[in-house]
Amino acid sequence: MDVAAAIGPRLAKAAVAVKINNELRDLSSPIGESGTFSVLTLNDPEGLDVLRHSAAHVLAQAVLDIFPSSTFAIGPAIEDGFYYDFGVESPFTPADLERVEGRMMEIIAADQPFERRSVSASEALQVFAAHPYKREIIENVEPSEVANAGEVTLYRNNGFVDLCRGPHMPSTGRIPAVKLTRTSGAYWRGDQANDQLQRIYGTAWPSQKELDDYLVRQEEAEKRDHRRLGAELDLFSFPEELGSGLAVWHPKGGMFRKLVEDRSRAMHNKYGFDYVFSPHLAKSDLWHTSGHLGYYAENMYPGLVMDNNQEYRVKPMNCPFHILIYKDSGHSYRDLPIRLSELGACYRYELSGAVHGLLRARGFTQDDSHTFCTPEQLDDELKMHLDFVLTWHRDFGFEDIEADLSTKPAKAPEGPQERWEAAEVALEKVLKDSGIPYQVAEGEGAFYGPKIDVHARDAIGRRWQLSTIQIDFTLPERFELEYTTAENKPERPYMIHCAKAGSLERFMAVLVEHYAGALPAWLAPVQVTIVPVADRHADYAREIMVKLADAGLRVEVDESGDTVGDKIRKSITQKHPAVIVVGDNDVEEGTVGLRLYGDENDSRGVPVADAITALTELAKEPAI
RNA sequence: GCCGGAGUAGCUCAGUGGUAGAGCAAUUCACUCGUAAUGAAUAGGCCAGGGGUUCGACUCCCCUCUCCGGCUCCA
Repeated sequence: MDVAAAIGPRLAKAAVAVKINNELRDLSSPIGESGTFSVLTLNDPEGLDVLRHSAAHVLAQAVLDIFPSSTFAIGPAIEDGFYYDFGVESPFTPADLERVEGRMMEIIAADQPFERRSVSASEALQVFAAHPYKREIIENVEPSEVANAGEVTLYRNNGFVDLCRGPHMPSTGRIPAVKLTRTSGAYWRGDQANDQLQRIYGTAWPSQKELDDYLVRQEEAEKRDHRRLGAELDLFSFPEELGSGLAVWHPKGGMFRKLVEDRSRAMHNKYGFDYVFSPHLAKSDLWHTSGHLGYYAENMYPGLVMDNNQEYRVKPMNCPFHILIYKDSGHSYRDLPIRLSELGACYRYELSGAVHGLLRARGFTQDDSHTFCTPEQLDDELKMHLDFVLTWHRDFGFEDIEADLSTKPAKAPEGPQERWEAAEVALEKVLKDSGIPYQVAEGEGAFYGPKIDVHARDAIGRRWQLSTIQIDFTLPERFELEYTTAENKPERPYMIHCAKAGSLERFMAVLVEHYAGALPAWLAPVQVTIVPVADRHADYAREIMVKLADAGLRVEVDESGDTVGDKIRKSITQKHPAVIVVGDNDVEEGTVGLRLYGDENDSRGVPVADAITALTELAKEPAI
């Protein structure tokens, strides 16, 4: 008996695939004797993947129909959609995309059934004689990946055959809503050394409405793009004259940045860090000792050759400088932990195609710290670091926080084995104790040590990697860092790298996107706009401004000749948290009109003292 | 770096082998106004930069820079 028969026609209509003994299978699969099964619909994430993967097949089918000489590679479901990679003579144009989408619609309308067939690898190689990428996949199939060793599965619909593990929806007509979104180049198997293929991306949803909603969400995301808001709110810009990935901060953005920096310093102080400062460049010898010129050179700016042929490099990281501060004197175990922090400007030569606003810039500022401690202090130090990081994000309004624990990589880890183990145990313990959700990324650690990466979800559900807490076995070794134990023996300290925001610029970009530009009042460059109704109210407006400024608020008076409505509009489009309007009545009564961002209702005749109380409350910074 | 797309006024964009337009912003004048755009006038451009083709290039071709979407990268 197959699943469709078992569940009856009504359920079968909504079903797209089935899980038999916890394995994803086609709806037409036989259940078997002892089979337990559950039906997947488009409401299940896995069911949605089946839809998207099926849509990817239809995409490949359409492309091969229109471009018979093209070869096809792989086409998986991804977040929100799917893609398929093709080998074609010339890249797809937007017009091609329309044609392909049109052909897909015809295939969907034809409601072609997907038929599954299991064949021997040698037969499959013949089927895909003209498709080298498919052949390569067949030749590399691990016996453990298929039910019957030596066999692979094919899916056929109306003459189009694809190599695929499945499952698929019963037929092409079951795809409710699909749209092709963009094209791009992509390397075969993701390797730059391989052929470059042409990728087509698409999105598919259980209904047209959900597709439309998705497109609206994309537009929303575009509207909160920090590059756009940064220009609209006059926070920063990227003058072409500076070069790619290099920003300047305008006065409004400068105030925002100062507020973030001030908080960073205050928080580091609270958590027991000392402030240090280091230069932007150093002799290349330093970077040889640190190993950066060995492992990281391609991300560093080229050398500057100075007097006596001495070469200097701009710093991509702050670590070696902090190490030299540690090394400047001998240390007793009594001195430890030593915690050095710096808002350090770093420069990394990111690939030109990778630069992306402030999220991936070539010049940026790390809220960096390096902690040197004894093995006995490791647990407490990690606990403190994680607490700092979590508090930092929560204060800025990120509630949804999770972490990855990256453990020892398989290839070439450096440092003593027992310290790796101890460190991983300690990192996992602090994660457990913190109560935040975390995943273990096995083998994802750097060669120099394990780490915790902390991610926050923003207001529209995107996940940003922000903080990192990394243990480093390599640098203390390379710089021969030591302290003297109670037994008067030299011992190597543990070293903990930690960035809380990550890069300040990137963090601020994420804040801008999270809040869609309407920053919380304590971070807003201008907190209150005062609007005099007519020129004769300007003196009173200035009086109010002085009072608000004395109360610690950041205030502007709009004395332009514009109408009240226009001034209000400008304040709102600049996303200022509050507007105060003052007219004849207010001058007489000693009151103001108050309107808060996001609230169309205004309060009139508010006594000045009450307005100040309300606004200072609104603008209150989270306690440190 | 690679694949594709793009660069016209501060911003958003139109335009075309015969040397450039709109809206917003700016400036000036008038208006003095009570919660999302008062009106008029003015000014503003080496059409990203550099080479070529052409009688003539913003337009066609090549190179460079910058941006956008991906890939890649993120010791």
